[in-house]
Amino acid sequence: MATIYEVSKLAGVSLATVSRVINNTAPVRASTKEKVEAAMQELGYRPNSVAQSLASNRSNSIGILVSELGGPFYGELLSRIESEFRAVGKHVIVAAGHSDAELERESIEFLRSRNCDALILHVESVSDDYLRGLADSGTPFVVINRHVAAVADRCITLDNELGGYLATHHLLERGHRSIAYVSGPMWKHDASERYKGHLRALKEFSLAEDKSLFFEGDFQETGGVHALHHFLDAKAKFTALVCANDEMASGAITVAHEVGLEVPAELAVVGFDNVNFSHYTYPKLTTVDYPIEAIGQMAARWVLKHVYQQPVPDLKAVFQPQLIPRDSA
Amino acid sequence: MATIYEVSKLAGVSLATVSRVINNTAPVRASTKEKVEAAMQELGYRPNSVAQSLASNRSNSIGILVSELGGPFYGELLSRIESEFRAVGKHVIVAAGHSDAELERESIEFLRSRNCDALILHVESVSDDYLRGLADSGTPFVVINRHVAAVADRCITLDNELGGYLATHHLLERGHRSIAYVSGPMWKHDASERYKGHLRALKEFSLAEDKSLFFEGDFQETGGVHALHHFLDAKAKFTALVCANDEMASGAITVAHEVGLEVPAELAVVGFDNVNFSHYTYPKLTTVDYPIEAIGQMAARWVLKHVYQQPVPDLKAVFQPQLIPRDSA
DNA sequence: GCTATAAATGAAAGCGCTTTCATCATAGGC
DNA sequence: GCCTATGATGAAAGCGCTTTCATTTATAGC
Repeated sequence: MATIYEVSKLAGVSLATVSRVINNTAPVRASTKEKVEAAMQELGYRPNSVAQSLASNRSNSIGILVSELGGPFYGELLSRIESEFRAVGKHVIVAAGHSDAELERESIEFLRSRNCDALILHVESVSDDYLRGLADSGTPFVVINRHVAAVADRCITLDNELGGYLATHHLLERGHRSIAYVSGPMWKHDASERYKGHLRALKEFSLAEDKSLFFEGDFQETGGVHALHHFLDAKAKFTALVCANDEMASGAITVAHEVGLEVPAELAVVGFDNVNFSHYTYPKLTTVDYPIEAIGQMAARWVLKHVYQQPVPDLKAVFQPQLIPRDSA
Repeated sequence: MATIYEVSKLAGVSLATVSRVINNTAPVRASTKEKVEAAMQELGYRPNSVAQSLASNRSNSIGILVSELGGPFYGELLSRIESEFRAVGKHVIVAAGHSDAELERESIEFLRSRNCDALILHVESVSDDYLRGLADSGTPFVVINRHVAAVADRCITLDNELGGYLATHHLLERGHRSIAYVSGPMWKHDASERYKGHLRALKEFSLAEDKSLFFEGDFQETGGVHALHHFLDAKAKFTALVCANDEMASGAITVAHEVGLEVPAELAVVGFDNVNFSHYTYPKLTTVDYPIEAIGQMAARWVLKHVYQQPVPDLKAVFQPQLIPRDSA
């Protein structure tokens, strides 16, 4: 691989000048520029990004930490973030935190030791305090899908409460009055927020919380399976089921088929997230759209603006979910 | 951030010695080692990985290029590769090629300019020649899901032909004799291989290829939708449908529901890949398992062995698919 | 045509680390 | 006890680039 030195020699200019034409960081006479570019062309020169990083104290890499690299949700997030950064020549280093505090912390350290210019974090387990400390340490980062008061200016979230409200409200509007709820782990912020929204909708229709119609699942398909079995075993009376994400909704629908409950005639089901397989279920899943790509894009733009000082259009911190009516409710 | 220099000063040793204890690259007296470690501890020292890379000509980063970062298939692949590398302190830079030759080439260049120590490529569009050239250029890389004769030693593939055979064979065994086939784009290696397997199975049952029962889809859900509509419109006679991937199978099942065709009683459907949503369909999809995680792991190990000289257990180049019988066929 | 100013360019000092080479200490072999 | 082989350590030269600072060259104003 040719180095900048060889380019400068071939072009008959100094290193500094070559660097200037590469980075367009200071005016260079047109004729000089051409000479340099010709030399680069001839040598097939490509700047060594590691050396650039060391000298400039900028790695042009952004670390992104999600719970799981697999799964529909994070895939779309990653996809969007990567393309945003790729377009400006920056690259993305990925890591998985697996919803575990220790692993999340370790992953963040890992990414930091990689000299990432910024981090985009989808963390569920580390404490608010930890994040505050991280902010104090000077590492630029933005948090997705979680509101942390101490670092509110770097949080990009969905109004989960509203989403929960929308899901239940949709059912109430269609006449359902006994609505079971399958939550995610309540220690997760989004799970508890969604449930709050559910309660608010009930209240609006003068319905009280019914603990026997609540089940705390795990945000996985099996959560939905267990939940429906649980409700059925307990002989609970309900005509509709709100699931705090699509995976669980899908599990519930599977069980409904197995026990011969017709969806939506005998049991209406609504999910949450609108992941890409949500219309593969039968019947197609009515769900609440989580604008994950828009959020990913916004996170990327936050970084572009605050770390790379690029001008970006309107930054937005809180996104509104939207109900997607399909066939299951 | 403390530098190695400060550590060396605090510990009262030279830079070289500190480097040795960090990298465990030469014997250091136990007492010296302790002093250095104490100093690192005290300063909260973390090596600057960029500087390490520049000096050692090793970035400890592996570039991975897939068609799409979203989607179930690649997510699992990424997930496995990341965890394999993470365990040994290496990191993964991701890029998407979108099945476009130009973009794939550009992504590879992008990754190369990032000084990746190795690349893991899932490329569909660049030519065999290009890959041969890449090999000649000295960049270590391994190719997933594609056999390229010129660089056969760096290809990790699935026996797609066998997979296609298995899918159709399953149907034939269950008595089906009119089997429609929805292929992926035939220019993609895996698509054409799968179809070959289909033909081999037919032949084994003395059945000839029937062009009217062939449809070339796009590996997307809509491909399955269009395919089934196409066959139905053409009044083709068939009792079973093989789809070259699960997305298309899912689309076909959706259409079957819409037109009142009962699956599998009136139309048996088998997919391919066994992506994680394949059991969310109704009825649950019978499909051919693509051991994507195992392949990802193998790719990672190939790199560990050939690039980082780490001892790894048995490397395997060709994986065998397996039929997963569920409810749709 | 000559100075004042701005535009281009070059020299050289790092960025934080690894690694060779040389040096010095230690320990065994006889 | 002396010599050699080996174990520990340090000095210093890079790795390929960016960036300040100084210098040179071009531009304009009069």
